Amino acid sequence: MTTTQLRKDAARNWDRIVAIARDLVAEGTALQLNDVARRAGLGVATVYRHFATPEALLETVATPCLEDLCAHGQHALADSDPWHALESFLSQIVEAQVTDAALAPVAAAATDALPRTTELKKSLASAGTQLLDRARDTGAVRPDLAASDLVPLMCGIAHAVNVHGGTQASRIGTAHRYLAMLLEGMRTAPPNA
Amino acid sequence: MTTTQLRKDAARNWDRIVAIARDLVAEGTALQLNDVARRAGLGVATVYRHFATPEALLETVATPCLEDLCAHGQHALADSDPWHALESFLSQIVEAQVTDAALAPVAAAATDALPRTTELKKSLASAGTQLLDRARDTGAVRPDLAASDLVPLMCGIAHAVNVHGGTQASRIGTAHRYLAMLLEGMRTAPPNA
Amino acid sequence: MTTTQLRKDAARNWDRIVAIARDLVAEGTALQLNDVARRAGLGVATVYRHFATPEALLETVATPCLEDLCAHGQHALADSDPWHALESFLSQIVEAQVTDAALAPVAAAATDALPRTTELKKSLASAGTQLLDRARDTGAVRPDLAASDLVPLMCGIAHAVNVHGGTQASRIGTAHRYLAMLLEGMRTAPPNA
Amino acid sequence: MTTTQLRKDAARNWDRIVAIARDLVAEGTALQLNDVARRAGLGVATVYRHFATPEALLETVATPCLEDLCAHGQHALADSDPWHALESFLSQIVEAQVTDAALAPVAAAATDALPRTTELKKSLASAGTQLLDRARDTGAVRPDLAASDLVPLMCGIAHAVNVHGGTQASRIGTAHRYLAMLLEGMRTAPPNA
DNA sequence: CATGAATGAGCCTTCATTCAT
DNA sequence: AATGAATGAAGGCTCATTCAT
Repeated sequence: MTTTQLRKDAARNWDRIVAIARDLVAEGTALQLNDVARRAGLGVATVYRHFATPEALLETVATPCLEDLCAHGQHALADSDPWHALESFLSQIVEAQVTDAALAPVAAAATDALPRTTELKKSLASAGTQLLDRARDTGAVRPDLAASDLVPLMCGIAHAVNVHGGTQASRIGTAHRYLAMLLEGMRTAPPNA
Repeated sequence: MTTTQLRKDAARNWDRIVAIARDLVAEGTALQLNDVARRAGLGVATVYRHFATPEALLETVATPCLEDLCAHGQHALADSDPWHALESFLSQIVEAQVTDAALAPVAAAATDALPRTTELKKSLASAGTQLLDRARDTGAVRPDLAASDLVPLMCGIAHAVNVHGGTQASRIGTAHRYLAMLLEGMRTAPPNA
Repeated sequence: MTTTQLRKDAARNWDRIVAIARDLVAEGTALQLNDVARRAGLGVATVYRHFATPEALLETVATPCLEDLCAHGQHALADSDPWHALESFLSQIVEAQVTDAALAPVAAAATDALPRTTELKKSLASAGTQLLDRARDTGAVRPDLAASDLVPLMCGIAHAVNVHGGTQASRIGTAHRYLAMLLEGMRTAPPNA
Repeated sequence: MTTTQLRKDAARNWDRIVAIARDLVAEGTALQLNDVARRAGLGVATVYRHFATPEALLETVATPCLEDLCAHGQHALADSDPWHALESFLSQIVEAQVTDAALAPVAAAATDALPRTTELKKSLASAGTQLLDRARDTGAVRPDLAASDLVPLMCGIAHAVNVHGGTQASRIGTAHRYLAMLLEGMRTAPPNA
C-alpha cells in the first residue's frame, strides 16, 4: 500500500509520475513538477495533487531504496560478527547512494517532506547506531566515531565519487574503494590523538 | 595587483563586489550577479563588466584561498617527512574547504571560468601528486590510492562536514576528525583485498 | 478553427494577442512579446505560451492575408487570359503588402517560424510559378524573368511605396502605379540587351 | 576637408572609426557606437565626440558614395541623349546601392543627421529631377512618373535584390536586370490606363 | 479528480549614454 | 582631447504555483 488507497486510475498516474521522476533523477535532471507533468502526459495539477513539492516526489522516489536499506539493517543486526555487520551495512548504503541518485539528497536533507521519509531515516539511523554500538563494544571501532557521523560520512563518500566521476560501473568500484579506506580508518584506534 | 591594473574607483568597486560575494557564499546563498549588484549598490552592468559570469566571481572569491593552499603545498614539499608532509597538506585543504565555502564548488567543478583558477588547481594537483608519490615511495600509503582521488576525497570530507552541520568551530573539529580517520585508512595497507 | 481547438478563455486571449499585435504592426512598432502582454493585460508567459517567438506571432498576424492571396492565386489560375491572370495576381499581392504591414517581412524572411507559413508561402510561390509559366508560354513575358523574381519584386514595390510615403489611400495608388510600370517592363521583350 | 580641421591624431581616429564602421555595415552588422569603439581600440567617448549618433556615422560612411553619385549626376546632365543620361544615372544609383550597404538606409531615411547628407541628397534629387524632366520632354517617359518616385524606386530595387539574395556578383547582375525591367516600364507610355 | 491556461515575480543580459579621471 | 568605468532602463525568458473549466 503506497498511500491510504487510490482509485485505480489515480494509482496508475501515481506510478507513472514516480517512474518519470526516477528517470529524471537518474539522468541528473532537477525535478520540476511542471516538467514531470509534461513528460507524464498529465496535467500539472494532477502532479501537484499527488506531490505537493518536488521534495515530496524526490523522497517518494527514494523510498524503496530506503526501505531496502532498512531491511538490510535488520539483517545486519542479526549478524553475529559486529564488525562484519557494520561493514556490510555501510557497504549497502554506499552502493545504494551511488546507484540511486535520489538517495543522497534525501539523506543529506535536514528536514523531510514526507513523514514516511522521516520514519525510514530514523529507522536507518537506529540500525546504524546499534550496529556501531555493538562494534564499538568489541573494541573494534575508534571511540571518537559517533553514530551521528555515519550518515554524513556515507554522504561524503557518495559526493567524493560524484566529484571523481567515471562510468556507472567504475563509480561503484570507486565507492567501495573509498569505503574500504574509511573502514580502515574507522577500525584502527587513533594511535596518538 | 588583482588584475593587470585598475583605476582607483574601479578597484574599489571590484573589491566591494568580491567582498559582497564572499559574504553571500559564506551564508550559503547562490551567487546571482544582479543580487550582488543590488547589495553592492552598483549598476548591474558594472558587476557584469568585472565578472562575466557567477562562476568567474565565485572563482575570484576562492582565489586567495587557492593561493594559500598552493603556498602550503610548496612548504609541504620541503618537509623531510613524506607522510607528515602529506598529512599537513591535506589538513590544510580540509580546513580551507570548511572555512571558505567558495572552495568546494570551485574544486569540484570540471571546468573553470578563469585561467588563473585552472592554473592554481593544476599547481595544487601537482603538489598533491608529488606529495602522494613521495609518501607512497616510503611504503606508507596503500597502493590503490591514486593522486586523482585526493581532490574527490577532500571534497567528500567537506561535504560530510556540511551534512553533519554544527557551529563553525565544531565543523572544523569535525573536519579534522574525519580527515584523521581517512588518513588512517590511507596509511594502513589493505589487509585482505 | 484557429489552432487544433482552444478552450474558450484561451481562445479569447489568443484573439486578443493577435489583435494587439496587428495594431502594433500596423503602426510600425516592432513586435515585442512583453510589450504585447502588457498591452493585452495578460501575463508575459501567457503570450509566450501562445507564441514562442515574435516571428511566430507576426506570421500568425500575416496568415489570413496569405490565405486570401492563396485563394486569389487559385482564382487567377482559372482565368483564361494568362497575362491578365498574372497581372491580377500580382496586383492583389502588392495591394496586400501595402495594406497589411505584416506581410512584407514574412514574405521576405528566409525561414519561417510556423509550418503553416511555410505551407502558404509555398502554395503562393507555386501559383506564381504557374501563372508566370503560362504567361511566358504565350510569349507575353520577357524570358529573363524567373519565378524566383516575383516575391523579391513584390517586396521591392512594397518597400518603394514605404519610402515614398503618403497616406494609406495614396500608398495604394502609388503601389498600383509602380506595379503598372513593372508590368510594362515585364511584358515587353528586352529590345537590345 | 572632412570636418573644419582636425588635429592630426584626431583625424587618424576619425578615419579609423569610419573604416571600421564601413566594414561593419558591409558585413550587415548594425552600427553600435560602443562596438565600433572597441574594434577601433578607442574609448567610447572618443567615438561619441566624432559621431553623436549611429546615424551620423552611417551617413558619414555613405558620404563618398553620395558624392560620387552627385558627380555622376552632373556628368549625366552633360549627356546629349536625355534617355541614355537618365538610364545611366539610375544604373549608377542601383549599382551603388547594391555595392555599398550604407547607401540604402541613408537614402530611405526621412530625416538626416548631418547637413552634408541633406545637401548631397538634395543635389542628387535635383539631378534626378532635371534628368527626368529632360527625358520626359522628349516624350520618352510615361507622364505619371514623378521625380519623387525615383528615390523610392531605386530603394525598391535595392530591397528586391536583397530579398532575392545571392552572391555579391550575382546581386549586381540581378540589380541591373531589375532596373532594365523598370526602365522598360518607365519608358513605354501606358497603353490603356 | 483531472486538466492545462494563466500568472507574474525574478533572473539574465545588453546597450546607449554620461562623467570622473 | 581621450579614456573607459559606471549606469540603469529595458527586453528576453523561465518556472513554481493557482484556479477556472
